Amino acid sequence: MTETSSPADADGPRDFIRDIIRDDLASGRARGVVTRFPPEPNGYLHIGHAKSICLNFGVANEFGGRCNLRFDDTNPAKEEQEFIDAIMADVRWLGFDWGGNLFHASDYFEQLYQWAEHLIENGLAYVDELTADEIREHRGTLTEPGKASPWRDRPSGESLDQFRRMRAGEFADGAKVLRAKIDMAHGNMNMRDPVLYRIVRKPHPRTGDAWCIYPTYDYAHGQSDALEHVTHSLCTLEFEDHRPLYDWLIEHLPVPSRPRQYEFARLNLGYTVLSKRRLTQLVAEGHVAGWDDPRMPTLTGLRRRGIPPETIRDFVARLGVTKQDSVVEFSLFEHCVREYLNKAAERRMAVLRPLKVVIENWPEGEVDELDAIDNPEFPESGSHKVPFSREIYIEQDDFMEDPPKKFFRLGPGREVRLRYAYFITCTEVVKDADGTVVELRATYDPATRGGDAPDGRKVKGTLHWVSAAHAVKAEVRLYDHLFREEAPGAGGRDYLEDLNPTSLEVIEDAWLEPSLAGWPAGRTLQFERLGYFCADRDGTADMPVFNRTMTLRDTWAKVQQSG
RNA sequence: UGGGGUGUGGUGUAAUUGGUAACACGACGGACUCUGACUCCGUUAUUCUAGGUUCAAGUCCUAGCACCCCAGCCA
Repeated sequence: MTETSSPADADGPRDFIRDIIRDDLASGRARGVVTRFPPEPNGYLHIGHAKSICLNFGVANEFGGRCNLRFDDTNPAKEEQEFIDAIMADVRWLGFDWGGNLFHASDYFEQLYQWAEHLIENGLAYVDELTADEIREHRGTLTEPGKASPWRDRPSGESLDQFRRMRAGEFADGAKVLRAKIDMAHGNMNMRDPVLYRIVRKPHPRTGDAWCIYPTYDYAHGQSDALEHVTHSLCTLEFEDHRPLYDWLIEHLPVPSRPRQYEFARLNLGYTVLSKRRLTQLVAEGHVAGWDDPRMPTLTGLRRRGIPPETIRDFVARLGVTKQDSVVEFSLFEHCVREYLNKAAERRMAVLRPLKVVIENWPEGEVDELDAIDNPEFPESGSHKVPFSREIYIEQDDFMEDPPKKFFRLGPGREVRLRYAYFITCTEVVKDADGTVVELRATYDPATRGGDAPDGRKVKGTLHWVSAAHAVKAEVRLYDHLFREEAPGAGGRDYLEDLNPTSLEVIEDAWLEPSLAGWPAGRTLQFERLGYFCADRDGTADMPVFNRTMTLRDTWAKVQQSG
């Protein structure tokens, strides 16, 4: 955790959570701030989790407290070491450090067990021998009260004995559970004698086969918070009606501290899904290449896509923290990415759909080395050389044989600038038998070297290009939204029906300017006029692979669409 | 009359706690431009509804309405 200046006020973020903390500190209800980020290791972290991570770690930093990373590993049926490792890597990548404060709910299994016995001894919990179905039937409905289990009032000594035998492994999975004894007629379903322990014979990633009974989330979470002296336990809205149970347990157990739970709205993002169930399904059924598929909203996917962690933090900061259900427009995320990358990303040139142009008045075999600025946002920061020769590639989109009035690019007889190079004029259009344009002939103006005409002549268009003889061939993967609907699955549809069939387009023969050979993975750059890209780990020395992180804003595309 | 939440522009948030709706994104229009990018300048709201209190209501009161969550031995 990084040391921060003064206890948050003034410039820091403001929201209802921070207001509460400020009040708690001022009133002395809390002497410091301890939060926790409590992932269940049954999947990968996604951008929704980033909101929680930034909130929990952010708040702790701002108020000079600490934030624990705690794995909520209470269900070995679903949890795996792979996820534990990935989650830690992702939190670090996002830019947060839990220092030595790494915990697991499983660290507390023994204490939790002892406290369960305490509840039994005090007549506040009992071992129920109803089946899962019977328990459901007894629970009642939203509008009707539940019925007591026949085991509800059995002597605590009997429950204690049963519970110990559950631990000892005498019963089959699901045969019995430990339930809190609260109120079967409660309006809040969570208070109708919730299950505290169940029998699950599955090896646990951390405790192995030491246990065959495992605490439920409801039982483990608050007590873990208390053991860690968490002051503010921040979670999402769906846990709001678990709070009475959270408080009930804290009240009836000899816990060392009294944490409080506060709920905020989870993040929903347009054109994507952020539920673990769905993300897991996308991976399991092969709709994407894996958890780190660049189309996934997972942190590992975003990283592979070339999204810098700074942009995720910035994005989350702009969201605010409230209790309102909302769906954030994807464009806000795009804006954050572009704003950051515009400043941070170096520029290079690459041609995705090549159209050859032969500069007829350029001497055969001659090469010019031109200076290209690394990043025009900071012209002083450096430049690199780009070779120019007689045959170059430009983008097919940058030529039209019969251009409309608003088209600024190349056309028969038109003059344009080749970025950082020369003005060229198209003199001839070469077509194949089908009439498709296969090559252009052009002349260049030697006086325009570097891209300016000494006579003050202006051109409306500037094109990116690459020298055919020097270009490096590459595969480029163009990613688009994974879903074509802003709200996948809206209106009762299966969300899978909204999968975007063109979310990935692979270009196998793109041409890159030579300085891109060996470009390191993990350093996002801009292909001029096309967008931001990053090298993918699938690339080889012979065939680099680049992922499109994000396009540039494209007002020309809009002009075209609107006719 | 099951319980718990939430309603401010297309979107996400703000409003010194009753003082005349602010910021950002988007959209639209324009300027600039060696990236149709960036940047810059405009335009974009009768605060869910209906009553009420008040000199003054997004903020207070009353009654409605809409939407979200909950009936896992998931978290």
